[in-house]
Amino acid sequence: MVSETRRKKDEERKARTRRLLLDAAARVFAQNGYHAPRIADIVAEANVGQGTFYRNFTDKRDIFETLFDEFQADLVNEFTDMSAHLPSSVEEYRRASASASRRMAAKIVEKRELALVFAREAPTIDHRFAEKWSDLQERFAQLARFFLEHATSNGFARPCDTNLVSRAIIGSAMYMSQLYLAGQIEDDPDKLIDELIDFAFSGIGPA
Amino acid sequence: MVSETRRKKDEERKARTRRLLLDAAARVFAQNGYHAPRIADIVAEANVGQGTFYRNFTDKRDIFETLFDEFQADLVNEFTDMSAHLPSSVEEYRRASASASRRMAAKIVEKRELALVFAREAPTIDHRFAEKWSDLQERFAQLARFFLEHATSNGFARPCDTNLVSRAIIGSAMYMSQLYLAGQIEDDPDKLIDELIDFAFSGIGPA
Amino acid sequence: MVSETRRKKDEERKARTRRLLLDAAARVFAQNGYHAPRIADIVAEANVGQGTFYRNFTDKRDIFETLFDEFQADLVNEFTDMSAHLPSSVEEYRRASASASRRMAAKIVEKRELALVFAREAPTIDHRFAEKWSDLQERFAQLARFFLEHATSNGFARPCDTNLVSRAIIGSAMYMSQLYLAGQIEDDPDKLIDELIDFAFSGIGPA
Amino acid sequence: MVSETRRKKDEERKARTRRLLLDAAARVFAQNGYHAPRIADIVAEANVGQGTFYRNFTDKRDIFETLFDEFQADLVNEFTDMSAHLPSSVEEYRRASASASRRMAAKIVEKRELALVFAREAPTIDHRFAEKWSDLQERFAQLARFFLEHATSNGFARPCDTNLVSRAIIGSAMYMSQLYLAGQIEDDPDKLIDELIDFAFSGIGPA
DNA sequence: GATGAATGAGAGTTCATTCAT
DNA sequence: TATGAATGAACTCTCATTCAT
Repeated sequence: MVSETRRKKDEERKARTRRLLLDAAARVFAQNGYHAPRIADIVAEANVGQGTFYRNFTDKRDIFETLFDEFQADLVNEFTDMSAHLPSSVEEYRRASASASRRMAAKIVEKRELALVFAREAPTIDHRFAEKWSDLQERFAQLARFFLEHATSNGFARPCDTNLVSRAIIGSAMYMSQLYLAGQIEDDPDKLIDELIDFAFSGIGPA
Repeated sequence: MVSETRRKKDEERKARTRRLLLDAAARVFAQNGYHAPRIADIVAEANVGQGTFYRNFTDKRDIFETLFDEFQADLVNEFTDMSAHLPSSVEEYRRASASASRRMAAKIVEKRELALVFAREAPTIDHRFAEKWSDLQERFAQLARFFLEHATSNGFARPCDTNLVSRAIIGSAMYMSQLYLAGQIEDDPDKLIDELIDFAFSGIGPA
Repeated sequence: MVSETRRKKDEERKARTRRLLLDAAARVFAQNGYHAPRIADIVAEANVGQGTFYRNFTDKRDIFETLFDEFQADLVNEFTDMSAHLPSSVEEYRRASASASRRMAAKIVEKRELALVFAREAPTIDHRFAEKWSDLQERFAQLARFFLEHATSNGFARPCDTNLVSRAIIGSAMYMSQLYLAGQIEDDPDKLIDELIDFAFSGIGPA
Repeated sequence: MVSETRRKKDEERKARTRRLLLDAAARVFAQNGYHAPRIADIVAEANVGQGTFYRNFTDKRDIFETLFDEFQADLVNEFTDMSAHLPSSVEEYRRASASASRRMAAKIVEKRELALVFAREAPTIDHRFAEKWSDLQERFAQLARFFLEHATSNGFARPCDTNLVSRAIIGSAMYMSQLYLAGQIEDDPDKLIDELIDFAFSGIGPA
């Protein structure tokens, strides 16, 4: 016969502990990748007991996936309203792309360490995780393709295999992001985005 | 005091065993990635004793790195003669790019499984390996940049930050390759290359 | 956030397990020497899991050294008060020597099996351990020498190289102890000590 | 149908190889004790193949025992003529002891490294080896006892338990030898022997 | 007879997971 | 609910020994 207040306190405590573990795991994964850290490293970072981990997650994969789901939700949430307004000129398309890219970049930079970890490690964990990761990419590819088709059919983009081209765009954006996050590119995000958008709209070709 | 013939035969036998292990490891890594397989899986696939592995390699990382070095040598070898002739028109530049891409694609397709494994797992093994991997990418980025600069200064490419743009090109190419190798794109390599080159030269913009 | 009671209980449990392992190791080493036994033999004797060993000791050397340190502390402790009173006649010197020998013998017989193991195996483990063992002997040699010098300078022992003679005494005593512990001498300790002391004071020479 | 000459040559070659291994093993054991070295270390030192070891010895114990048997034969050989002449005065007894000790010391110093290894490691190898080692000591103890009994019954040594006293003598001699061989005593052997004989004949007691 | 590549049994060690407190 | 001592399966790696050459 536990009082309502007591139950609520217990739940809150549990939630707090869970968050402690998630944050600790994020730091640990960011520092050492997915494969190297042991459960012991995570609980040490979280300052909780070894058993506490297993009250909250089934194994390392589980806590990693939880972090990934949070990350994904956060990212996807940022783009739910994107397809609302369709551009009606190249200039508008460009502006919309730049603005979307900037919002995206901000999100990624905010969670830079985890973003890099996911990009690197997601495909190496197991089949199901790899699929989850490519599904996320696919969402962005489809979004890009949707706008690209609109642009093509309205004559402000050249006819092309929108499926392939949208993925090429996503690919170059992802690659650049990773280089930036890994510190292999010094330029600041805005510069990167400008250059990428120029490239995506005009290629290397002479104006 | 061994006969020369004996020593030679021994060497050959040893080399044969080593190759056996390398090929087995390649199959195992291709099938299950780098992290999951145990040494036992490799020796079982190679049909040699556990001890034989350790006579030839120090650990799993060592055999993986050996495979990678072979792969890299093979790839780099393919491109040692590339910078010989510089294009003198957009058309020539395009043709050269297409031809180079096709040669590259052939190589990658030839070793498709290992190529995919390296692309996925290299950054997750350790710092030194990650660096090795980004060095390889860097080589191709620098080659691309060299041609891009030539094109820009000769007026058949628009002025741009060649450092960033060359990486964007490499990024989209690598991304497409991975999608293709992973079976996530059905189109055949030639179609892919054509579309990629159109994109790289013109972006999405209307001609 | 653990209760104080819990922490104490845990500590006690851990200490109990550690003791279990130390006692088991003592039995195993006494039975089979240092080199032959495997960690598996020790944990089997202790009835604990293999992993439990590694929670408490780093390796076989570590647990052996711990046992040795306990043994040494015990032995040395027995002699901390020895140099308090200096004998003022041959008879007193003899009585003091006999009494000290008997106390020592009692200690050694009490831990007879470990004592024999240490005497045999200590010099064969590694350099550091060998040194530890000769340091222990050195302590006793120095104690013997201290008394011998006192005796010499007071005229109830003949002039001699006290450094060498004190070691000769320790040597014969240690050798006799080992023979006794190994069951190669049947006589009882008191008889042994009497004979040794007669020998040490008079040699074989005619009274 | 092998010629006699051929057979003889083969035998000689085999004997040479065997000696090569024995000498190499002696160096290796002297350097690192019995337990640490592996067969591979011995064959490397001998510059012969791994298989060659097994054509000549069954295992590490076997080659160690062979070395020990050679050592023992050498030592025992030195003393076969010892009991020929019995001393007829204390002075003669002393002189005989000193001379025997010096011969013994010379032999031991000649094979100093192996002697130290045997003294340290023999008791730790297995039961049979330990017995072999104590048998060797026993021989010397019995020899000492034989002379001691003669001396006692002729009145130039005091009555005593000759069994125990002879072992006490052997013990102090062995202990001093080990300290000397291990470099823990700086004095030269002659000084050591003189001091030991003084001690054995007179103890510490005042002349 | 000599060789050294190949072997695999068995040792050490780690670490995810359980469970009594 | 939280804990951390205890566990043992599963792994890596070594090395004595064999055997084809």
